[in-house]
Amino acid sequence: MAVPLVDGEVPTMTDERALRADARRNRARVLEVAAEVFATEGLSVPVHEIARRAGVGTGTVSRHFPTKEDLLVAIMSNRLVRLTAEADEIARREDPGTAFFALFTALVREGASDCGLAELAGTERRLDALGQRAGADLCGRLHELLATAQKAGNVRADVGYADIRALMSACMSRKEDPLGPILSVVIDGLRGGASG
Amino acid sequence: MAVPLVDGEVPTMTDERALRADARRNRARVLEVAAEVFATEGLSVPVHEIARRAGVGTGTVSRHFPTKEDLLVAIMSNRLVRLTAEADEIARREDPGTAFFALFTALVREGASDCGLAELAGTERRLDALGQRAGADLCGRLHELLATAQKAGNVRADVGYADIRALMSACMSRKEDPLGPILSVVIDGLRGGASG
DNA sequence: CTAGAATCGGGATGGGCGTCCCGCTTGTTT
DNA sequence: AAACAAGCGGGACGCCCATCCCGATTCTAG
Repeated sequence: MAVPLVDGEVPTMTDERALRADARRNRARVLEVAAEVFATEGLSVPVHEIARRAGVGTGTVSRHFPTKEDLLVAIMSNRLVRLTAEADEIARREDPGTAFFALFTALVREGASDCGLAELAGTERRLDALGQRAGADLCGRLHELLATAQKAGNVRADVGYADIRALMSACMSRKEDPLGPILSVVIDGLRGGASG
Repeated sequence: MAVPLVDGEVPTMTDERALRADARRNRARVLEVAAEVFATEGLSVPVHEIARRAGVGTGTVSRHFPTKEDLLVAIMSNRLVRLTAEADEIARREDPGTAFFALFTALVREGASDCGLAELAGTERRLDALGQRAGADLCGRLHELLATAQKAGNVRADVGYADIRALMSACMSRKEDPLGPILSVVIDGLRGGASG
């Protein structure tokens, strides 16, 4: 078939086109199932199991996503891009003192509802190395907003980025029941005795 | 040999006696090396590797400690018993409002200097199921002191034990550099707007 | 010093997982 | 409808790890 490549058909996107109909369906189904499974049971679920639940063979999964890491990237990169955009909007809309807390809260809520994302957020290097761009960008936004909020005196000056990561991860791990208390504890603590 | 069992020789202790001299030496060396390795590199280090570093065969390790879990128990149970005693002393010495924070801080410092202990503290069920007694006892003390401190109004009433566990684990994960800031953030946050 | 039992070493075993491969099936094009 | 390439399934392979086992070695009692 060889794909004519006429006109504006640029193959930069991860080949959504030029796939047979059933292949595209399977790919989508795998993505859907994997997202669900990673979200509810974490990243340690075997690829085998994802294939089984998607009703396809393991070969089908590993052809579309040669590596488990590739599958993970495919699932997470969209979300990370979206979160980065959200971070930018927050930075624009909120005032410097509260933008950091708004992003922090948004990220925690996102992670609390997704086991896999929480694991990613907790492992440091993995998130950074993941979508090359997406993960690093989001981390960069958080880092910047932290610095800004600290300059504005709304976050204790002595906490570091690594402290933030650790606290964020802790909040994300409280999936069940009320997320409120721990979030509130951490945010209050981060404010310190600063002006309210 | 059959061990005469004369007099007051009660075999309740994990057979320290009745072991050949070299066996006792090896056992001690394995314990020592494993404690060091688990502390610096975490619990995922292969038993194989521990044997290698201790200069013994894997068989020697698995004879003294049939299971990796057994090895872990042997290392941790002493420490957990000690920490439980420390918890009791803290409860006796400090006033109800501050005892909880004293124990919390002590546990965090212990975990921050020991990768393996931090992992145990973070996994919930493992610590509880570990020394049956030791782990549960320590957790119980923390739980009680939390309740007491909350009744005294020194800890926000809306935080739960699971929140405490998550925050403790987060503090423990900040091994490097300054433990101070994050501990202070969390403790301040837990106090909430309560009376100082 | 010697016999015999306790202990040792590390290879063998079994299970789990990610990835690759190949004979078969299915979609697509003409 | 037929032919052919794209895609599929799931078994095969390789790796890592914990645990078990047994012939070789070392301690110790006498």
